[in-house]
Amino acid sequence: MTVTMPNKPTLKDVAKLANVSEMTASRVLRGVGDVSDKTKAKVKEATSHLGYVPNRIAGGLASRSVNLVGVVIPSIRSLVFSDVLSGISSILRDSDLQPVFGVTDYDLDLEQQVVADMLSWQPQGIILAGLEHHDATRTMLKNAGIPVVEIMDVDGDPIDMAIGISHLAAGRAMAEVILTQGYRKIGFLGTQLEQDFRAQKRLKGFKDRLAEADLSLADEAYYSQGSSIAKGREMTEQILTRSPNLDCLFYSTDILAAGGLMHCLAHGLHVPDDIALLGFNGLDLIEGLPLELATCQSPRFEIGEQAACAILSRIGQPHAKGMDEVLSITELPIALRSGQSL
Amino acid sequence: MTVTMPNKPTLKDVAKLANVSEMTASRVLRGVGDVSDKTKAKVKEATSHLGYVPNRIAGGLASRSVNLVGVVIPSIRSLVFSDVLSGISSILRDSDLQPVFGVTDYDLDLEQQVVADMLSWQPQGIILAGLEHHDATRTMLKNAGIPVVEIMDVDGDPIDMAIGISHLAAGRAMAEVILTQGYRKIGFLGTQLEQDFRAQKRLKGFKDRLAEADLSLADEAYYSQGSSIAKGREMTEQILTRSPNLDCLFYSTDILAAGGLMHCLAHGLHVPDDIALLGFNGLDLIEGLPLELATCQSPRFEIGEQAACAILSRIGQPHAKGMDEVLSITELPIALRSGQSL
DNA sequence: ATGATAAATGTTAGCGCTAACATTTTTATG
DNA sequence: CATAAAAATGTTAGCGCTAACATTTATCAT
Repeated sequence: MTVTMPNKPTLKDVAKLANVSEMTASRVLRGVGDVSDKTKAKVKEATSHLGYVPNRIAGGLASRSVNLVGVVIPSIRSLVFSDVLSGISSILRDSDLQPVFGVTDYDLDLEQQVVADMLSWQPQGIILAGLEHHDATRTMLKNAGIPVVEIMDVDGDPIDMAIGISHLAAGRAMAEVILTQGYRKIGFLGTQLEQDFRAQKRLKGFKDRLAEADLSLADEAYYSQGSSIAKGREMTEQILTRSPNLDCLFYSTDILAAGGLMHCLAHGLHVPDDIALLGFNGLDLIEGLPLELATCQSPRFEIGEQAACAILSRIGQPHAKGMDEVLSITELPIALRSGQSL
Repeated sequence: MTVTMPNKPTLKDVAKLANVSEMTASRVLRGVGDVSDKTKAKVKEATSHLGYVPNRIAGGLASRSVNLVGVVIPSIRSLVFSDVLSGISSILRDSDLQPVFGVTDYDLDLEQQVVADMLSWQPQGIILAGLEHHDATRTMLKNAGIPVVEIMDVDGDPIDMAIGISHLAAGRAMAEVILTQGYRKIGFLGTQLEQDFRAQKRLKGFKDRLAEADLSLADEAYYSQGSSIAKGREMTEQILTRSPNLDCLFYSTDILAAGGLMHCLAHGLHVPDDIALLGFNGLDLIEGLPLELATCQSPRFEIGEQAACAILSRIGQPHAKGMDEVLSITELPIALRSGQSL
C-alpha cells in the first residue's frame, strides 16, 4: 500500500489554486497589506484545502528576520529556572516573539556551543543566565548585533544588559540575619558545581560577612548532582554527625533545607531551639511544610519578565512594563523571610 | 561614538577572504567532502577572523532540512515533564538532532497553534504529549510526513506512534491496592484541568475498579492551578473536615500527597493507621519525607528516551536503544510502591 | 611519460518565501 | 465623466546557503 506522497504544498500551490499571485497569497497569510475580502477568502480556502503549512525557514530567509528569542539556561529541571521561563513566556505571549530554549548543564563549553547554535538561527535577542562566559561566547554575542540580557546575577560586567540580584549581597544578608540572631556555630551545605557562579557568590558574600564578625564556617558540605529533599536530609545527617555542635545550617537552596528539616523532624531536633535552618530562593516547595523555613526570596519570575521586556524594548516593540529606557544593569530586590526555622 | 556596524559576514565573505569558492568554504564548515588540510586551515582562519556564524535559516532552506525535533508539552513547570525532557535530551545529545520545546498549558487550541508553529520550521519529527488533539492538529501532523510520537498515554489511537503508560490501568491498579488493603472510605484529590486527559483516565480507571467492588468515592476534591505541597495540605484539611470518616486518600500526584502527609503530621493523624495516603508518579520530591509515600512509579525519563529513539529510528539514524522495529504503540510498565503510608 | 583514477575545487541553479517597486483596478471628487 | 488618489494585485530580484554536477589538479601504476 505505497501511496506516492505528493510533495508538501508550497505557497506557489496555494497561489495557483486560489488564482492569485504568490505575493497576494503571502499577504493574506501574513495579514499584511491591502487584500480584498474576496481574495482573502479564496486564499484561505486554498490554504486549508491543501493543508498548507508555511515554511518559516524560507520566510525567515527572505525577510531576514525570525521572531525568536534565544533563552540559554543551565538546567531545565531546576525549580529556579522554570520560574524564570514562566516569567519570560508570560511576557512574550503577548508579543510576536517566541522563546527557544537551550540548556548548558552548568558547562561553559556547552554554553558556547548552545549560544553559537542559537545565533545561527538569527534570533531577535538572547537571554542567558549568568555573567560568566568564555571569551569566545562573549565575542559572539557582542558581534551578533542583537540585544543580549544576562539574567540572575548583577555582580559583574554585562555584555549588554543584566537583570538579576546580587548574590554577594544576598549571601551577606543571610549571614547578617544569622549573626543578629546570635548564632555562632554555622554550617553551610551547598552545591559543588564549579560553574554555578551564583551559588559561589552567595557563599562568598556569606563568608565575607562572617569574617567581618571574626567568624568562619564551622563546617561545610558539598554535593554534586541535582538537589533534592532526600539529598538535603542525607547531607544534614552527615554534617551533624561530624559536627554535632552546629547551631545553624545555611543551605544553598530551599530544597536542601527542606531535607534538613526532615532530618531534624525525624531525629527529634527542635528547630530553631536546637538548630536553625536557612534556605535560599523562596520556592513554592517549602510552603506547607511542618515549619516555615527561613529563606531569601529571589524574584525569579520577575527576572524573566524584565528580561523579556528588555529585549522587546530594544527592538522597539511595546510591552507590559512600558520600559522606556533600558538599563544596562537592573538589580532587583531580595526579600529575607525570617521563618520559624530561625 | 557611532561605529558603522558592518553587515554580518556571510559565507561569501569567508570564501573571499580565504580565497576559495563559497562551496569549498561551506564544505569546510560542515565537515563534508574532500578538502585539503591547507584549504581547511585557510577557511577556518577566515571564519574566526570574521567571527562568522553560519546562517542556519539559509542552510536549512538550501538543504531542505533542519536538525530539529519539536517537543510539545503541556507545562514546563511540571516535575513530570521535566523528567521527560531530560530523557529526550539524553538521547538527542548523541545525535545531530536538537529538541525545540513548545508549551500548550493544557489547552488544545494553543496546542494546535504550537504544533503549526513547530511544523513551520520543518522539523525532522514531533514529540507531543497525549493522544487527545483537535482534528485539525491531527491532520496537520499526519500531513507533515514526519515521524510523530505521542507520549505519556497509550489509551487511544495514535496519529503515528505512541509511547507511555496506560493511565486507565494505572488508576485501576491503585484502586486494586487500596481495596486489597481493606480500605473502603476513599477520597480522591486531584486536578480539575479539563484537558488533563491522563489525570482523567487515571481517575476513571480508579472509579471503575471501585465500582466493580460496589464502591464509589466517598468524597472528591478538585483544584485548578499548579500543584504544590501547600495546596495538597490545604485540600486535605478541607476534605477531612468535610468527610472526617475517610480512611484513604488517593491524590492525582505525589506533590499533593506530600502536602496531605504534612497535614496529617500537623494534626496528629497517624498514617496509615488513621488514614492511608497514595500519590502518583514516583517523583524525587517524595524521597526523604518523614514517611515513605505509597505511589505509582511512572517511567517518565524512559518515555522521553524511547520517544527520541523512535524518531531517530524512523529517520534512519542510529541510537542507543538500537530499536530496529518501531512499534505503533509501546506501553511501558508502571511500578506500584506500597510505601509506609498505606 | 601517459592515461586512469582519485582528490580537490568550482559553477550553476534554486530552495520557498518576501521587500521593493510596478502596474492595474477601484473608488472618490469636482 | 475625466482624473487624481487609494486600493488591490502583480513582477522582479534576491535572502544565504547547499545539491548536483562539472571541472581542474594531484596521485599512481604501468
